[in-house]
Amino acid sequence: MGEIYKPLFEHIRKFVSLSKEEESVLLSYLSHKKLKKKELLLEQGQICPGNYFILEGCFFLFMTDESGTEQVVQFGIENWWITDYVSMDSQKPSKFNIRAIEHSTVAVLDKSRQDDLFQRVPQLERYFRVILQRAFSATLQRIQFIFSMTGEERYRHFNNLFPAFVQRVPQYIIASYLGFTPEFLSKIRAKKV
Amino acid sequence: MGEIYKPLFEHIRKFVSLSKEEESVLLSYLSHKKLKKKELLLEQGQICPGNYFILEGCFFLFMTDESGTEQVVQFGIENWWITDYVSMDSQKPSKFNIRAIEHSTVAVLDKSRQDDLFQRVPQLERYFRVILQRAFSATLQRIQFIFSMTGEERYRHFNNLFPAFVQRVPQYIIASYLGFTPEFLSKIRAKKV
DNA sequence: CGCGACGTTGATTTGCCTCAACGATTGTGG
DNA sequence: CCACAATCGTTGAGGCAAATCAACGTCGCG
Repeated sequence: MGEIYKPLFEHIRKFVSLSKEEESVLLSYLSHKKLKKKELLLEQGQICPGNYFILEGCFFLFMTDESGTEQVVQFGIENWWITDYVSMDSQKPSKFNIRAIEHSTVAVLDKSRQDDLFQRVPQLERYFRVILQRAFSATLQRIQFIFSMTGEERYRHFNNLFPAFVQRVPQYIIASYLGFTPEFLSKIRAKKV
Repeated sequence: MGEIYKPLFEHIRKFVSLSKEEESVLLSYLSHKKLKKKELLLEQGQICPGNYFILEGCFFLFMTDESGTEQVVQFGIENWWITDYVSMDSQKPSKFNIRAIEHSTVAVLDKSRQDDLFQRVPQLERYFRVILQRAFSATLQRIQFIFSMTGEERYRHFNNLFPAFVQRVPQYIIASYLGFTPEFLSKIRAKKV
């Protein structure tokens, strides 16, 4: 029972420790969802219903602008949380989409029951605080890279940080995440050898 | 007593409610610091000692690269927290500087006593989780703007969001925050009328 | 097999940078 | 309180990184 959530419990254990009892409370708040390749976990216009923890597979969060181009804002792989917090907090329709890149599985923590859960297992409040603190500073670092490196430097750097991800994912997603065009990425790669 | 921290208590009240007792516990963990115009709140190489809440004035967080140019990564005005979480979490020397733009005052929450405080006033854990969640999503939005707008559009947008800030702050800081040169900002403004 | 999604390559264009010289404003010491 | 320096902003010429557009290769899948 609950075997499927094991990666999540292990992840939590890295930051806080829960008693057996607390773990089973948490378990009772979780559900999960399987997605096929290219399926949407969240669609623009929907209110983001909760927090997603990636148990298997990978995702990207993107926005579609007026001209129809997709701008990738974030991505996630196993053991990452991915959520549109703007929509979840405000309970307003999301401006983003979240799409599965591969066949994937997520654990779902429903927004509506989250506060309730945090009261019963206060350690989780801390867990999320720490996670968010890291996510926030990583995102600031990313901005710093965007402004201080050329496109090519960003690609090399990203490739060093997440070699596995670069293998798994179509190039146009990487290019958009790094803030340039697929054509440009192709030209960078051509130089490599 | 503690009058000076009033803006902080009011800010906290918007997110969680503390008892009189909890408020006075919090108070006993706070100190404050006054800075003159252009003085550094945090200097590159230092380990960031804690969380700063801006009671009065404004700041910017920046990095200096090899070539000596300053890249502004974040800014903050009254009622914002500003901290290098990377350094604070890891307890390693910071890569950033935080400088006062005007004469300013901050409340200081020491990292070393923070966990202790959170145990005595668990609501604060929640407060910071919520604050960080907002900061994180604001930063993601910022990335989305960086990639989907031209420099000029970003400036117009920023000017709408924070008109007061644009008035108060030297243009070269705005330019750097928005990711272009002061010269370019100057040319945008020349067109305006 | 053939179609659609993805990647490549080249020619042209453009947004913004760099560098340099010149105002304007602020602040500081004599 | 003025003079002069430092800081900040403006303007223009030339250059480059990356976008755009278009045409063509290639691979996986129905």
